Amino acid sequence: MLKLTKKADYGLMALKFLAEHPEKPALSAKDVADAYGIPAQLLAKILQQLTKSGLLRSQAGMNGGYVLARDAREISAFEVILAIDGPFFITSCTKGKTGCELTPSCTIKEPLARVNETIAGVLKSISIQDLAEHEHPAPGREAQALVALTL
Amino acid sequence: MLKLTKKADYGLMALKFLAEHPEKPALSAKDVADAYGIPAQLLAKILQQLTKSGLLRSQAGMNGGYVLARDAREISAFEVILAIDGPFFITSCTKGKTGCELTPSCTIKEPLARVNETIAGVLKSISIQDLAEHEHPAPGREAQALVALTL
DNA sequence: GAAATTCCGACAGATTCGGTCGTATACTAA
DNA sequence: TTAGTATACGACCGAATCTGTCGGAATTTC
Repeated sequence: MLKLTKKADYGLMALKFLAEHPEKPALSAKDVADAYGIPAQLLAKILQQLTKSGLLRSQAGMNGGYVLARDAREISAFEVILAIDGPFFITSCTKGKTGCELTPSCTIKEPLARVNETIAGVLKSISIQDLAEHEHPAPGREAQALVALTL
Repeated sequence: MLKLTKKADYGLMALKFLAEHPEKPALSAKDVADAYGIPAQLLAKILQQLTKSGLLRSQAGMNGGYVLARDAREISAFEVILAIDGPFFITSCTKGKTGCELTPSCTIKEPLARVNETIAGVLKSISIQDLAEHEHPAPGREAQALVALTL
């Protein structure tokens, strides 16, 4: 399947939304949820995870909410996905360095691990800022990433 | 999560195994399943899917089994995964060209669609042959793919 | 103190995944 | 022509995961 969970999607959307509203001191989970039609309580939990992972700073109480912990340029999509969905591996059998548990089975693992790194590299090269900018038709200034995959 | 299903893993392993035994006229699902300790009936269904998708040719009856429909060099990991897991998209909201159903919500979709294409490109650049070769420590002759991602 | 808000765990419904079973069909060889 | 081997296919089930909800506790502001 190779797809993001909705949670990760929501998380990326939320961070993007925060990046687009730097003037606000903080936005509550409800603010963001309403803006996108996301279930508020679910988004709340997601934002809490992002906070625990250090991508957001939170403030309880009235007029509280969340702010990006760093500049939007310094937060990668990779970090967001990692914080929400946990470490991901393309193969179902990447148990540390010990290799696959199935006999010598998963000889496939090695080449695919490279693929995994490549994908991670791509995601690391995308910042929240990139997502936010793309809203406006975006002028010529575009990012370009070149990723090498060696088999 | 962004990971392959076990089925896709099994499928890749099986194709790799077939590629490694070109001398055999055909290998049965059981042969492959036994070689890797994969549930035979499950693998059988996977191989059937791959056959329907045109990646394998099957032969019923004694000494029957499966053979690669094309040269191992001409079958990409992408095709295998596609045949088994169906079309995959990194975002949960890629409904054809009409975009996301959630309001203007998924503005995130566009940049991630590029990521999706990049990943697809990487997977397309890997052939079953590449997987099979890597078994042997592999001499200097290695493939290298360069993938560009433009935001 | 009241309201807004983050924080946190538990839980339920839906979906997907991994795997099994049973049966029908096709081919080969004796 | 018959027995054995193999693919083909659909139904089903248990387990895991995902999505979302509920309830309550802690924190801050007014």
